[in-house]
Amino acid sequence: MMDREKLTAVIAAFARYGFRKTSMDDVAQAMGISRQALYKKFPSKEAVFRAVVDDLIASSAQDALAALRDEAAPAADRILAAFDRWAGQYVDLLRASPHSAEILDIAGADMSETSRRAEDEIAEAIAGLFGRRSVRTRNIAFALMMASKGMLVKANTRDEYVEGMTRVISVFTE
Amino acid sequence: MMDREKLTAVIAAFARYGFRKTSMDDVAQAMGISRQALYKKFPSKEAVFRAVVDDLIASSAQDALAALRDEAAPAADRILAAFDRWAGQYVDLLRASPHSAEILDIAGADMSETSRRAEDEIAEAIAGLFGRRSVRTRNIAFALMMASKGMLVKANTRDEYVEGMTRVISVFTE
DNA sequence: AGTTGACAAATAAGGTACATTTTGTCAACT
DNA sequence: AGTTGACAAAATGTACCTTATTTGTCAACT
Repeated sequence: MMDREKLTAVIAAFARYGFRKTSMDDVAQAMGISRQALYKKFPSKEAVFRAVVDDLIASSAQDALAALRDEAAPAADRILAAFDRWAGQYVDLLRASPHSAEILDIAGADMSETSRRAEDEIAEAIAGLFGRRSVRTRNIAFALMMASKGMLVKANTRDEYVEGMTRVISVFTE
Repeated sequence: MMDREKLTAVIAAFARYGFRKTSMDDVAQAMGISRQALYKKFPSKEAVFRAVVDDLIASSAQDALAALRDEAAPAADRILAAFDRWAGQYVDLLRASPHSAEILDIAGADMSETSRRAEDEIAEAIAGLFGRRSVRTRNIAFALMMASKGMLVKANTRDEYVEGMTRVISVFTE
């Protein structure tokens, strides 16, 4: 695992130039090491990218799960915070980058495993907030996950994403 | 408005080769007329594409609204049928085409107006199925629309889309 | 409301050659 | 666990030329 600082620096590089135009030298500089040292950690650019996306997904999922566990807050707030950490925080980044399509394409192709597992964990945790595990509570969580995916497509800003998710979540918590 | 037969033929051409590689000659042939006659109907390739997507969205929306009006069926079935006509039927087509990204990009950029209005109409009709117009019924409809968008991203086949939407709709109708 | 044939201008495709960048892997060194 | 410098091979970029295709618009015709 990479530490947060390096992780965001590398992500920023990929977001700035896209995957193809980001050289291993750019990545190495972003991580503050030499190119050759980078090759001692990762066998190829794809591997670096995979690891970075993997780390990012994992840490976002952890943040989301932590938000869901915060028993001081009302359920609606916990769920909203979880979705914001899981997906919302990337809306602005993706919309700002002209390479978002390329990034999502590569990330989506490779990351299905880590991402799917994280999604499942989050869905289970959300289902737990609505009562005992059951087909119904799982379907509610599923509906929320799909609505989040939809908002990710629709929203142009993080604020729009949060606004939309607030509407969706209100249906289940009011 | 184009008749259904020509409409699907033109759509098939665009889906097959993508927008860029589809020539006005291809389109004319798909419509069964000459290239020059096509220029008498539309000033440019963009205009043809816009009109085709426009027609397709409009006719899908009409089908969806018709499904929602079918009072013989239970609410869940009506909603599911509406979403299948609105979006589901295109899942296989889009997944099969290597040009789906290009198509969606151009369609999405130009069609926001027609598409938005159709979405609003469908959302209003769905909200009506859940009771009197209110913030809550509109939010339910909104949640369903967003979940549909999410499923459109997630699903690899029309069946998967229908399966997912069945789960989501069940939450609101059971 | 459509056809055909013709046309200039623009756009795209294909090929070839050369310069530059990037990759992945050395070895020697701190 | 890292550095630097060096290296061949591969991939990319650029510039140019040539040929083909496509566009958008004629006019004359059914």
